[in-house]
Amino acid sequence: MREGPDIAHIAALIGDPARANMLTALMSGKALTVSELAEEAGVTIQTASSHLSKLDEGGLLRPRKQGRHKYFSLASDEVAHVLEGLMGLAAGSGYRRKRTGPRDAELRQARVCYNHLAGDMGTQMFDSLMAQGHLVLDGEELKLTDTGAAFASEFEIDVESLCKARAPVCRECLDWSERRSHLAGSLGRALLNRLEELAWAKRDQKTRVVTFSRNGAEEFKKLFPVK
Amino acid sequence: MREGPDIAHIAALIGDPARANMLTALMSGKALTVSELAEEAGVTIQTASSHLSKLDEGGLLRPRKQGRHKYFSLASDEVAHVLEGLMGLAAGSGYRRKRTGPRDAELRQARVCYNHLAGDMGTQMFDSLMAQGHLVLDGEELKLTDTGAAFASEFEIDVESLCKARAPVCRECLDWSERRSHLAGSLGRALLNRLEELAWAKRDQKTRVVTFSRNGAEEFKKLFPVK
DNA sequence: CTCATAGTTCGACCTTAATCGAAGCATCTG
DNA sequence: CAGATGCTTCGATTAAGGTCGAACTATGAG
Repeated sequence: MREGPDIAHIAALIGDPARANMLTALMSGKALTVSELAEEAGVTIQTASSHLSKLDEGGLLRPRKQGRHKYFSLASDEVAHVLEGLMGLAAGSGYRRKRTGPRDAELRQARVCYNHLAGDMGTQMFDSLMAQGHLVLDGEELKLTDTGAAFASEFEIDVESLCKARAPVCRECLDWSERRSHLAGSLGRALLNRLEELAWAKRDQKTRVVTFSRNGAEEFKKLFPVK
Repeated sequence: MREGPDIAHIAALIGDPARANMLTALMSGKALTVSELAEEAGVTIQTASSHLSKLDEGGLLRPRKQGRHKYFSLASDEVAHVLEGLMGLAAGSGYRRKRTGPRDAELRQARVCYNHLAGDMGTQMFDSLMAQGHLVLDGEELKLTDTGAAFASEFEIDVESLCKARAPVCRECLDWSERRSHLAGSLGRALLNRLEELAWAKRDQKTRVVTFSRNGAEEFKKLFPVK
């Protein structure tokens, strides 16, 4: 009726199965080509191309041309956040794309949410940071405390440059499997990167599953203890 | 493309313009009837009915029957949260709502609904009881907790005999003006009676208006604080 | 009781858009 | 340059589902 940039349009974009599959695939944080996304969605390249231009037009994607390839990634953390929220609703109402398999348990344990850690390990890390007073919730905003900044520096994260950048350092993201918050924002991303650098964890780009090495899991537990 | 919840189904539900308008209307927090939502979406009642049953099936709504009316509200905060996120993505969606309910300010403030307290004060009392954990929603049923029973006893209400009687102790009743729940059932009735006994409030039988004394309003505020 | 109102169900119509074959660009390789 | 690869555009087909009229059920009012 009364028009404007409506939520119906955006939701309809996400609401097509092929497009939803593409978006879900992009939740891994990796940029994917048209052909890869077509494969992921189970449609031909022509169809995928059409879908992707619509998603792009809707502002959900960020396209990058490189030679004869065209790479797509999610446009922003906000997009990932909304998708994660939708997953929560879908999980709650019991609609799944497929029966729960072994993958599902792995995904619940630890997975990539766009560019940061999610799943049980993700919420565990978040809770630990909160409990140790490294993060505080100031109204709606999540803030890094001084001790938190020191902690991150100790973990060899360049906190200063994160703070200088325009992107928010700390952001809450709702976990669809845990139904609780985990840490997003540039710090969340930096932490996951650091976990990989240290070879504590490894991410599978295709499935979004994050697997911890035995040593990595132990170190993680020490660094982010849960009461 | 194989794991995880089916976001496409949920997003498609939100993605229809008519349904999106209904959901947007429900973001006010008020419960609305089928006809009102039909009007809001600009479709006939038949169409609205069909849409609403789909939304309900998808777990996005919480329906409540009251007489020959059927009221719908959003199923949870999570649903509202996702809708808000979508609005953010849609960027700059301005919409307007129209008001419903009695015009009389006094009736809005506090009135009798059959035998219990309704209006702003009524929903306030209900919200407070819920927030303090005196009432819990168990599925469709509203239950009095142990602390709630103690609270009522403290307020000199004979909880035991209420429980022995056949009539339900706690019942949700949808508020006309607020379009949110307030407390009905024998406990709701007992609470209003007690308010009168203490001379905190007085009811005008003809107009159904309930007027609080200055002292009564203060005591009420203390007993049923709103965060 | 009858009448009115709120909502649901059914069936037919019809718009929308997803899909893919085929052809057309664009870019890289040899 | 030609040939291969990645992607886009066009057009026709087709399936999905939104829409409303009409008939039906349920509740309330007089």
